[in-house]
Amino acid sequence: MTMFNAVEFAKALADETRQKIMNLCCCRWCSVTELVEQLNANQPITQPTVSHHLAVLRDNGLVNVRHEGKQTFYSLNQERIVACCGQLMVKFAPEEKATEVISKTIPG
Amino acid sequence: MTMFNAVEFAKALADETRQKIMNLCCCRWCSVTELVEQLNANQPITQPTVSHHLAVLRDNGLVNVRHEGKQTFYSLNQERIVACCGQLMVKFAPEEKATEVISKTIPG
DNA sequence: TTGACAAATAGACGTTTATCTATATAATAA
DNA sequence: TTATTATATAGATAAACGTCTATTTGTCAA
Repeated sequence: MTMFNAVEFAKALADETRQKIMNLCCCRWCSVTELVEQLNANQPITQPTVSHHLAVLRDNGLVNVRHEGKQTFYSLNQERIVACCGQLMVKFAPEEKATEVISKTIPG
Repeated sequence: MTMFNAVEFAKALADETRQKIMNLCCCRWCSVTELVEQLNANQPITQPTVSHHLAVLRDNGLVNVRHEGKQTFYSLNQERIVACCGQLMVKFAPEEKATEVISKTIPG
């Protein structure tokens, strides 16, 4: 959804398969089939399972969706990830100043 | 733990009671009894349940611990929260520049 | 040393969630 | 239309997790 909820956001990230999917479609569009193939390179996983995880990510607004013919392409909604992480920071480290945040966030 | 694991970090945050505890000991030291009392103002919760959640937060290095006589005091480890959120950002929004991050993170 | 208080741990139980198989929906090609 | 391919949904099952009660451990005062 569009509203930020810290618990729901954390739940959406709280699964290894889901984070793998997020990494796979980080900076590029992937079809579901493509994601299934990539994930299967490591451990066996079915297409419905991947669809399930994509639904969780979709419901939390963490992926962008594009339909093209029979296929559906997903890509990580990085702006939203950044915004949500930022909200987490503000929620649990409210007194931190921007400069401190940035120096701790981006090493080097 | 001292090492950062994005899935474990998200799991630690993925519970409403735990986030309430985090808010309660954000910027101040709270004893377990105090936390139990504060949480009970909203919904009934037992001391062992609170201890369990504190153990999860402890295991993830998200709280500071201080022993004083019979009591144990906890406070949120805000530096670590900021660092973990920053790592999440870097992991899922690698191309974002610091300035972009900061402008999206800290509104106003 | 005994009793009281604070916190942690053990074990049981119910709910949530991740996964699967089977099936439905949707789009395209023959 | 029928067959094929891509994705989503339904329902079942097992594992993970949050909560509880009961108990243990640790600290202090009487």
